Amino acid sequence: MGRPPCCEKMGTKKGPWTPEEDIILVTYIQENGAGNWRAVPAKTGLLRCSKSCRLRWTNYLRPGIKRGNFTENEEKMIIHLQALLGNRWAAIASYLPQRTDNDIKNYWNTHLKKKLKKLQTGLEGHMKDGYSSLQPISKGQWERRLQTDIHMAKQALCEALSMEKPDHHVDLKPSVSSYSSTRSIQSLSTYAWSTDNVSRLLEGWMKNPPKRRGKSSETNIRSHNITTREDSSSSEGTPCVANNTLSPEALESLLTFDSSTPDTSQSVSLDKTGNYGSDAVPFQAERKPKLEVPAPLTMLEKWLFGEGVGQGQDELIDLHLDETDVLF
DNA sequence: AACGCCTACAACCGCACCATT
DNA sequence: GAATGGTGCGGTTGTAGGCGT
Repeated sequence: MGRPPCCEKMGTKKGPWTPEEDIILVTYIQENGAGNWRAVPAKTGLLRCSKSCRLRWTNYLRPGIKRGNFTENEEKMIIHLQALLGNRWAAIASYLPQRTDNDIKNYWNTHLKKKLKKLQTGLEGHMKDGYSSLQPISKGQWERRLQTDIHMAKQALCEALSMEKPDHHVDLKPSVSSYSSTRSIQSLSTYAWSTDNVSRLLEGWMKNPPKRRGKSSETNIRSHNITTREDSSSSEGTPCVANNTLSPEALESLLTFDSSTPDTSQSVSLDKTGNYGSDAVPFQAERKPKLEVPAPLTMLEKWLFGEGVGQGQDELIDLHLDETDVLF
């Protein structure tokens, strides 16, 4: 049941968007609202396919998006969320209001990957003095590492949210802490970009025609649509710990991870596809329904903030934090 | 100044899912 | 239930701009 590519029509323009095209698109959306993208090229006269229009809007033109200049907290969150969720950029983006998945993905690929690789190399070199880094990491070690990373993710999220909350009441609404209870309102508030925003945007263009890499703003629509796919085929798509340092042994360890670990009060299990079990991590059941209320987020929220971390982990956490601090 | 290489990121592509008919 | 349209998502590519020689 294949479907033809949306851009099969001859005459559709590709490549960078011009300011004029942007204005046309924004003006149209201002008048008609976002959605029904197929109608956009026809109604606006843009020589762009519907998909291109949608992407341009969601990744670039939407108001309220922060671009570039990732803060340390954001970096930490991305690193930890990536470790937890894999390359589910949309899911990660949902925890970073104002950031688009594309932005995060790019940042990961261009900055963080390298940074972590460097760190990893550095650590390996360091470890060679003592324990050999080539020595396979035992199952127990990985289990502890996973616990540690989970805790760190919680910490990073707490930090980030507590830092940003006071200043960004509106923008942060999609954040986990307030997500579930007020979702319907949030959904409207984020999607419903205001006339003011668009006017500002247009003003910006008039005064300052954006360069190709110009900064504009948009909000993170996808914060409200957590529809991650667990079938991401890339190797990096599997949840991994400590940034792609997952060895086959470690993977196996994760896959067989259960509550047998004596020092864990909460069981974290992974199914055979590398997904966390439903009792611990929320993204297991997310494939199916594209829920109005993104249960996974709420569950993750609970999980991140609520259920206690096993006792006796503090020393592990400290240990790991030291390790991670090299990064920042 | 000219050239080539590298980096960052906007945009594209293809696939998957969901809703509607 | 099948076909189709619309949209979301992640991976990849193209290219502008920066930098070194």
